[in-house]
Amino acid sequence: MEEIEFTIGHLSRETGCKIPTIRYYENIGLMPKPPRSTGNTRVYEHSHLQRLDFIQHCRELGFNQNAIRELLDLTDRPDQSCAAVTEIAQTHLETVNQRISRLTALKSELKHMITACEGGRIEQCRIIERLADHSHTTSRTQAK
Amino acid sequence: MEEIEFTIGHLSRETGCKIPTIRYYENIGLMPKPPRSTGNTRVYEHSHLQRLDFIQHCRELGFNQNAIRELLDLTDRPDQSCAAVTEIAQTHLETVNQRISRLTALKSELKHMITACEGGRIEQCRIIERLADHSHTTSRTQAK
DNA sequence: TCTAGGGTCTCTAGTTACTAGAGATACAAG
DNA sequence: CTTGTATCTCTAGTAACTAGAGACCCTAGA
Repeated sequence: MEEIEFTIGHLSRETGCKIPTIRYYENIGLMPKPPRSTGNTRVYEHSHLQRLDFIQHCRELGFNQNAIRELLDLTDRPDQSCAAVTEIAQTHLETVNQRISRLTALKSELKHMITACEGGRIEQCRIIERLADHSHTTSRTQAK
Repeated sequence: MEEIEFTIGHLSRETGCKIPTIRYYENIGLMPKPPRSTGNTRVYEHSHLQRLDFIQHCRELGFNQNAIRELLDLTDRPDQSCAAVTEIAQTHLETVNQRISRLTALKSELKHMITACEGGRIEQCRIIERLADHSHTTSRTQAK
């Protein structure tokens, strides 16, 4: 049913990640150096696909390479201490929470605009005023 | 109580955005060219601070300059047609929803790790396996 | 067996989005 | 008038890709 080994082109098509980018991730150590075929081509398997997918999602979500490296390390090194894991995970959890609340505010504002527009009302858009303020970062999210 | 006009240094401290970056945003048109003082320094006011804050949040959330430009245009041009606004807002709303669901999955996984660690259990971390899979995205990912 | 096509390889250089530094100017305090 | 701080413009460097050149490998068809 499934191929258990595949080429870089296949990996690229599956993930939507461009081939040079995959090789770039390998160079900077985000992706492991995969085994090579007799013809020297990279040979990947399912775990590579999962890892690349994870990296891509993280990039889209605005995490930089260091952050991604830390997140990957959480899985790569089960031998590291629980204290270290907790601390790193806690830090990232806070970042993630902040991003969720900002995105939620942005979402409600976009929905508001769509609704207002569909209702045919010409309304001044207040997206910046509502979302840019520092006070929105932690808790407050005003919808509507 | 509040200064109504301030310098680029003040703006930088308020937002945490570096001075050269502010000037860079001005060059590429994300920030407007502010009026100048007699000594040729840039003079900002509250709306600039809000706009810069918004831009920064968007960058952190992984939006690129074009996306930010579109979001800003939603507020800058109240004269544009409702259809255009709806379409742009709708597109970004879908992106935002996708990001929220990914971040939510990441969040629950981080929380799980923290809890497991605090409980002292040595547990294999499955963050990638649980989050990287295609099935976690609501609709199919659009690679850019 | 030759060869055309496609996919891969490495390496280099370009793009986007900043970021840091050099050198000059403005201005308030001592 | 000098010292210090902040600003100015301009250029060059960094991070994270991305595209292109030229060579190698491998399968299929003549």
